[in-house]
Amino acid sequence: MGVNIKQVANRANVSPATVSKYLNGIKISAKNYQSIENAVKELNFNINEFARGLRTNKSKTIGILLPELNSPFSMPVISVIENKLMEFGYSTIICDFKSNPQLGKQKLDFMMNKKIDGLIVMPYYLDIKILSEIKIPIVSIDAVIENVDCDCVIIDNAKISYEATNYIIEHGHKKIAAICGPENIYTMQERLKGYVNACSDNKITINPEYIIYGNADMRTGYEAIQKLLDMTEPPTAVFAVNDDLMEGALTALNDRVIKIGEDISFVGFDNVIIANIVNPKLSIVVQPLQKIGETAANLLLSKLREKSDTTKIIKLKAELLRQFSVCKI
Amino acid sequence: MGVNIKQVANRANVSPATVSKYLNGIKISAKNYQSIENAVKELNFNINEFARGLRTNKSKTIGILLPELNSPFSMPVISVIENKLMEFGYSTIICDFKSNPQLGKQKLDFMMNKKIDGLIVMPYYLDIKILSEIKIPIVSIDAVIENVDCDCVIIDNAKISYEATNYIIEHGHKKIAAICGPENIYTMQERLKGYVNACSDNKITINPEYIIYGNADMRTGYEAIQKLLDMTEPPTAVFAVNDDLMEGALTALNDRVIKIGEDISFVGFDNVIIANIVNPKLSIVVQPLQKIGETAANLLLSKLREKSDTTKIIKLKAELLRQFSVCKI
DNA sequence: CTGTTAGCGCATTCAA
DNA sequence: TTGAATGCGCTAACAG
Repeated sequence: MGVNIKQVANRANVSPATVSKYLNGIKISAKNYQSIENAVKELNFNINEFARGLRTNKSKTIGILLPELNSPFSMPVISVIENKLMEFGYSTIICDFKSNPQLGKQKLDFMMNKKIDGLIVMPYYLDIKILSEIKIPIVSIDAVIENVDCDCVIIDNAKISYEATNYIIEHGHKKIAAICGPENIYTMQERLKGYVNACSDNKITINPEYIIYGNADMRTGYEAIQKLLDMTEPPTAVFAVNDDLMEGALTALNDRVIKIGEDISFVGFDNVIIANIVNPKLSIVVQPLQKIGETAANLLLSKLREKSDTTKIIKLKAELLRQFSVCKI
Repeated sequence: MGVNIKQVANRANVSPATVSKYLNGIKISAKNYQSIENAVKELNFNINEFARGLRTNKSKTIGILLPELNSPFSMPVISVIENKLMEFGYSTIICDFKSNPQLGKQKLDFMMNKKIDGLIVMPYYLDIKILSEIKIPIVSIDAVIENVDCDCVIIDNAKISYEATNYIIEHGHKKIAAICGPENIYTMQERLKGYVNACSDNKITINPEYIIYGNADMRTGYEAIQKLLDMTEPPTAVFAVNDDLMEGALTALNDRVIKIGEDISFVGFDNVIIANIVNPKLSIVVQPLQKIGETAANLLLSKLREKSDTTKIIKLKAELLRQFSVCKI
């Protein structure tokens, strides 16, 4: 096979042990350092990760576990994480589990068997127990995990939803629907909380039928619009709290030829591209996706290097992009 | 550490070698098979991939190398590949190189150092030479690679573009623009070819200014529309030949308050969600993304298992979704 | 079909 | 600071 440590050692006139020290940043004499460095270059030596892993039981790979890879939220976040981690020599195994808890466990087992050194997880639809049994650093994205010792990167969901709802209310709306997705998911709960608080702070009584639960997918968004528009007293404004829900809702509105910004007001989430393609341009909540990925990667890297005992929860700010989909009433 | 092969062997009253055979699907007696199976379960044995890799120099991981992870084309394809490969015990390292050839080489080196057993690649913006030097099975997605021995999964770009262009022509258009992206990219060339052939078959002389080149990104799509609309004789129909170009073009049309299907006709590519959100719903070319991923995974798997010498190029059919963005003129 | 044996390349003792 | 020796867990070659 390739060049090994022994050949480097021979060439540099030192022992393999010294080369190993060189490779691991352990102090050696300047003279040896130089000759090893030369030998490594001349022989084009690359460390054998298998052998190293066998010895150290570390893989220099990170697992990324997601309910769904194919989502406008996941993509940019993962992309940033992957690039950041690679800078530090880590590779990533990315797994999605199709929002299926069983598959989730399976994929996690798979990763653990590959001896991942750390895990970045979006913990939805997942049996949290399996996370608490893991003995490697975990960083959670988009949600705080109760009873599991891990760092988290979240956005200020309640606050930004409050702001978005308030923005709708300022335009005179009182009948405001929220398309919420799953009832038991942290992010959704927080976003709902913001909506509810904004209403109550403005003395608006919420018609409970205006709050639509379901999966966090397009279909739920689509059906939500159907249901809402078929009510005897339909809402005048709709807040869709994630990208899939928004896309489903927009499709339904299009199918029923409802003019956004005239017939109905709309605030969505995440997908800036769509917000700018639709006429009129949509007001949406924009999450700092790059920053979420960056932060997650950094948290994990620092846990991997210095083993601090502190648990960090980092809350990033989202923004409300105010465009033209909310009209005065 | 964990349980090893020796402990399993002890428990099952056989030698480690026999356990190894069991693990590798080499024939052993039914009796031993049973007792090993039991021992494996009872001890909860998991194979140590490092040790195996050190011996075999195989990693059971596949590299996926892409110009850009964050794209509506890549994600569904990758998602399918990842799931399929995992079924067969392979994990995947996914790398994007931000359409930067140098970074591409770096990432490929990284993967090779991780001893990937096979590579799936979207070979754009990549120095093809580095692929020809690789000694593992390669499957190319979306493009045929000259001078490199690898299987390919492509769609019938020229044909579907011909069909799309023809569809526009049938509506009476003669001034048809094509927003094409990079001139030196296989897929784009094929799509352009389809457009050109459809025009010439219908005796339409193409104004060369109607063919817009650039990067395969939103910006190019955006600026293309600006340029086209500012011409003294602007086109009456536009064909945007990939998702990013389409998104950019749609944004520009929206910014300039051009009504699709009335002021201008439009055919796009790939993004069904957007096609159905926009009013009127767009006619677009739809690629079989799931199938592309599945095919790529299967091709690689079969190369990995039986080492056939045949090189396969599999051409899948795309579809033209006919909706309402092309009007009679 | 089964078992014995050797060694893949590295990190880590411990003695010098 | 350095080096000789050891073994991580597995597979492959070969002898039985």
